[in-house]
Amino acid sequence: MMQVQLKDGSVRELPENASAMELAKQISGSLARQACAARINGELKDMTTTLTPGAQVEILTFNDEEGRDVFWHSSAHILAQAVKRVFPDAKPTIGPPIENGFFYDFADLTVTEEDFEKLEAEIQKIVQADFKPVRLEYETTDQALAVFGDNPFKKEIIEKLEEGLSAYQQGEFVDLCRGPHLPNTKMVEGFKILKTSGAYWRGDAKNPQLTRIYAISFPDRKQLRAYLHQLEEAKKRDHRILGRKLDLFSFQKEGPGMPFIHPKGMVIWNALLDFWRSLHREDDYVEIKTPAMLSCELWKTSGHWDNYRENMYTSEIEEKVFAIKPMNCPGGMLFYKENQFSYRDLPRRVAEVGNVHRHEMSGALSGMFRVRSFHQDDAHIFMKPADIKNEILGVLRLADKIYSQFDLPYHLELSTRPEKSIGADEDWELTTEGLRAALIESGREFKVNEGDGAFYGPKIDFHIRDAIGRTWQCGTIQLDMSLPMRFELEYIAEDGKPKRPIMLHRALFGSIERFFGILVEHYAGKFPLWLSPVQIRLLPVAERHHDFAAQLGKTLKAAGLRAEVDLSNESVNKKVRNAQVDQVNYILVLGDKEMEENSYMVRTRDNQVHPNIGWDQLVLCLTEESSSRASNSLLK
RNA sequence: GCCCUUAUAGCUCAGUGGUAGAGCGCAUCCUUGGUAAGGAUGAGGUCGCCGGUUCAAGCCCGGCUAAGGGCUCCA
Repeated sequence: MMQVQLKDGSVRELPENASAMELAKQISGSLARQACAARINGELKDMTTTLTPGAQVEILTFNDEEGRDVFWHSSAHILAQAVKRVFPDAKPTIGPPIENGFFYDFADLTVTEEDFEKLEAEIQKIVQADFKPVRLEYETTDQALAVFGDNPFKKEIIEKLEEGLSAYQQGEFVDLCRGPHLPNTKMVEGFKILKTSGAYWRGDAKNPQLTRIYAISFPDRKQLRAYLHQLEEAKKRDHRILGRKLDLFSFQKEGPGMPFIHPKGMVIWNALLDFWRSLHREDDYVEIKTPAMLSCELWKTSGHWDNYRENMYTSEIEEKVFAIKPMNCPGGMLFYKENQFSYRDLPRRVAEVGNVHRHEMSGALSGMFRVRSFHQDDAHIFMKPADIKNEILGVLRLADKIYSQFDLPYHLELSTRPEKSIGADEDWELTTEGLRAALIESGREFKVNEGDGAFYGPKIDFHIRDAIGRTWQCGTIQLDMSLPMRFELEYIAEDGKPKRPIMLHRALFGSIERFFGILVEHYAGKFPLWLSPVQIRLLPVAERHHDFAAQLGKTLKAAGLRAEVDLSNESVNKKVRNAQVDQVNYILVLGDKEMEENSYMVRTRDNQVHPNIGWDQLVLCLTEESSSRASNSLLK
C-alpha cells in the first residue's frame, strides 16, 4: 500500500502502482466518470498515470480550467480523426483548446459547411467507439519522424522539439501530442462544429494558409444546447442587426467601413457627446476642431508619413499632396504652437472630437467595431513633469465617471517601454513611474504589460466588459515623448528659459462609433431614457383623439422630451406592439377616458404597467429621469 | 491583404437550367378599434456588377465589388 495526498490535504491509501483513475474511483464513482486529467506533483498527467508514494494529486474535471482544456484538446483529436476518415489527404497540424472550444488546422483540406454533418456523424462514431487514448513516447527525433515525417508541419514541430516527443493513439488515428488526454472518447457527449476559416501556419501571413475548423464540446448534451442557445441570444444583440432594425445607422457599398449615422442614431450620438462635453467642461478642458486634411509635410514632421503611409488616404491637388488625418495629434500640435505658453498656463487640456480615417484591411472590417472612418474623443494634455501624476489621476477619475454611467465594469493595464523605442532612459523612467504612481494612488488594481508600450511612450489602457462578458479596449492614456520633440513644443519655465512640455494623448470612448456599437449590444437596443431615440409614444385610440394626442405631444416636446404621436390607421394592439418593437421607453394610449380624467396608464416596452399617473407628475418624472441620465425608470 | 461563405422586392428569406415567390414593411380602401400583429386590394425586382457556357442562366463557370466568419491562443 502507498499514500497520496489530495488537494485539500487529506491522505488516501492506495495499492502500490495504482493509477490516478483508481484514486478517482476510490473517491467517488462520479468523479471517476468526470475526470479529465490529473495534476500530479504539479504536472498535468493522464488519468492512466501510475502514482508514486507520497504524490500530491488533484483530479481535474471539465469544471476546472485545465480539465476543460484537456477535454477540448482531446475533442480536437476526435475532430482530426473524423477529418482524416472523411478527407484522407488532409494533413493535421495543430489543434489547441481556446477560450470557447477548440480548433484544428489542416493543410490540404477544403471543407464547406455542407461537410459538417458528415464530419459530425463520423465524430459520433468515434465517441461511441469509446477509444481509450494511449500515450506513445519516442526516444529520438528519427523515431517520431518515421511516423510523422510525411507531414511537413509535424516534421517542423518534431525538429524544433527534438526531445520529449510523444503521441497519442486512438483507434487508427495517431497524433503527435504532448498530452494529457481524456481517459476515453465517450466522455465527449455534446459535440458541435461551429465554423471554418483560413488561418496561417503559426499565425504568420508569410506562411502557407491552412484550413481551420472551429468546434466546441461538452460532457453533457444539455450544456451544448445551453451554449448554442447563448450564442443565439448574443446574435440577437448584434449591433449590426439592431442598428438596422432600430434605424440607427447603415453602411453603403460606396463607403466600405464608413458608417452613415441615421437620425435616431444621431440622437444617441449627440446624447453621448453632450454627456462627454459636460464632464470635460467640469474638468477644465477646452475643445478644438482641426482640419480633416492636411499637407503631407505635416505628416512627415509627425512621422506618420514614414510609418503609417499605407493606411492613409491621400489626395493631390495643384501638385501638392494632402492626407486625410488618421490621428488628431499633429493638428493639435500646430494649435499648441499658435501661442507661447508660460509654466503658469500648464497643464493645458485640449480636447477634440475628430473624425479620422484609416485604411484598414478589407477583411478586418466589422460593423461599427472596426471601421475606416471614425471619431476619436481625443484630448491632448500639455504639462510640466511635475503635473504627470495629477493629470493621470484626473483622467482616471474622468474615465470612471464615463464608464460607470453605463454600468460598464473595466480594468486597467499599464504598458511599459518596448525594445524598439525612442527617448532617453530618464524620460521613460519619469513617465512610466508617473503613470504607475497615479495608478497606485487611484487605488485601482492594474495589470502590467512589460514592453507593450508604444515606441514613443508608456500607456494605460482601459478594458471594459460588456453585458455579454466580452472585453473591449476603449480608453487609453499614452504619454508621448516623440511629438513634442518633432514639433519643438515649448513653454517658458520659471527661470525664463524655454522647456519642452510633456504631452499625453487620451481617449475615453476610444472610437465613438465602436463605443456606440458596444452600447447597442450592452443594452440590447433597450436604451436608458437619456439615450433613447424615442422616449415616449402617444397612441390615440380613434381619430377623434388625434388632436388631443397631438396636443399632449407638443407639451412633451416643449418639456424637452423626445415624443412621437402615432397617427397611423392601425389597431391599438398593433400600435402598442410597434412601439415595443421599436424599443420606445414609454407608451401612452389616449382615448375617451384620458380626455376626461387627465390620468394616464403608462406602459413600458417591457410590458410594465403604471396606472393612474397624473399628467404633470408624468412630465416631471420623465424629464427628471432623462436629464439626470438615470439608468432605470423613475416611474413607480 | 489571404482563406471559407454569402449577395433575389425597403427588411428577412424561399426558389437545382424553361418567362420571378412568401412574410413583414409600403400604398389605397373597409374597419374607429382600449394595451404585443383587424380585414381586403395593390404597387414594388436588369435576381450585386462584368464576362463566359447553353437553344435557354437567378440557378453552371470566371472575374470584380460588397457583406459575414476567421487569420492572437503554438503538438
